[in-house]
Amino acid sequence: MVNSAKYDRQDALAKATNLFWEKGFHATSMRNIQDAVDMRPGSIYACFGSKEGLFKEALHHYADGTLAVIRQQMQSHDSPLDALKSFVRCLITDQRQDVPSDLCMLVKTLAELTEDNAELLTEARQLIRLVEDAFAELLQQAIDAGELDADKDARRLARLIQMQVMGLRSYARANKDQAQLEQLIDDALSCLA
Amino acid sequence: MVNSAKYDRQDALAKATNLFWEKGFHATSMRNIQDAVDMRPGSIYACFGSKEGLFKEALHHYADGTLAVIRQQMQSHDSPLDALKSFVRCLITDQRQDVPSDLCMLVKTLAELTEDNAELLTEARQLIRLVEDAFAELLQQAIDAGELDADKDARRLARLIQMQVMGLRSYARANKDQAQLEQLIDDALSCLA
DNA sequence: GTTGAAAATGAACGGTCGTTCAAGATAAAA
DNA sequence: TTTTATCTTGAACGACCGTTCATTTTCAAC
Repeated sequence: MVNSAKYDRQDALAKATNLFWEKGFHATSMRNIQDAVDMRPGSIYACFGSKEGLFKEALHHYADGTLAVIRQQMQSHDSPLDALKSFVRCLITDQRQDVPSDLCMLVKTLAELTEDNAELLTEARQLIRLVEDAFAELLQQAIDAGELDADKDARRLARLIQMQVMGLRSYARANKDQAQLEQLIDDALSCLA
Repeated sequence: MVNSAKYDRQDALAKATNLFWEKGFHATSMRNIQDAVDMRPGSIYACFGSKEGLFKEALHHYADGTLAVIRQQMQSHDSPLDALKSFVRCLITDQRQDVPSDLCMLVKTLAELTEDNAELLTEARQLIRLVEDAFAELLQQAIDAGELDADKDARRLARLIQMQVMGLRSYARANKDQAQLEQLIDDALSCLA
């Protein structure tokens, strides 16, 4: 090896992800990213190829983080159902001041982009599907453990939870009343027996 | 009056609204709008002031349309509950090919914009609140008519419905399976006794 | 100390952005 | 027919967009 990169690729990706997560794809300029990651255009393009390429990696980085949080909740709760509920609550209510946006970056992406960026749309859809899979796995564990009625359908319930999480986070962006949000979470989670 | 405008302001606003609804605020350029409404920049700026001003009017135009659909459902159903359910179903499943986007334009706006456009954000939040008010009114009618238990809270239920509608439409953008969507709507509406 | 391949730089490119405004077109009033 | 206030036009503005690439810097290998 003659020479190696001076920047930390993962660190740069993390910073770019937060910027995209906050401002969205179109409102984030490559110059914003240059400033945030302290790299010059040539290095960024050598490393990530294009704005779309960087955004695609950012989507994956974000999804990895989300799945990691789910796994972490699974480890710190004996009950799969408690893990799921804790995850949902932690998305909406917990210390959410240092987070770039109230919303899921994947849902933001689905909302913002059109078929003009078909590849990114497809990517976001696939990653959302992975999160739903994680929900389904957790719910199946709950059924197997007898925490949910055996006649419940884990996949169907996972879709319901996924939908409600999307709704809750969108709603939280419109209405900041914490008490009403807590109540809303309770109402939403009441579908879990 | 010495001279009067040659263009149809309402028609131009409707066309601009559809464009913004489809592509969002940032991805819609003033040149896109010039083409869509067949007006030159000078006329557009004389008429609407700025891109932000035009978008603000578009948000109102969109919300007016949504509220009109709700009223229309109220008139064509004797049961307030049926009217509400029909409205929700008509948002997600019905002949949605001529519509600019699966998503509510107000929710898209909340998702896309940041505090950089604080005024537009505030506007979208207020208009969403109006829709929630319409839901609450409908639900109160249902309670008064005995269609819902008298101990139900119309406002609380309205927040739940609003949240679920946001969730359903977001989910519909990620997963196009119609059968699963129908099932999801049933599950969501099951909170209405 | 010299070499040379890889990495980093940043000026610059063509294009598009939102917006302005002087000049031309229009039509009711005189 | 002339006047005149208003509406319409579209070239042009400065700023910023995503991206490129010739140049300079770096540093392991010899």
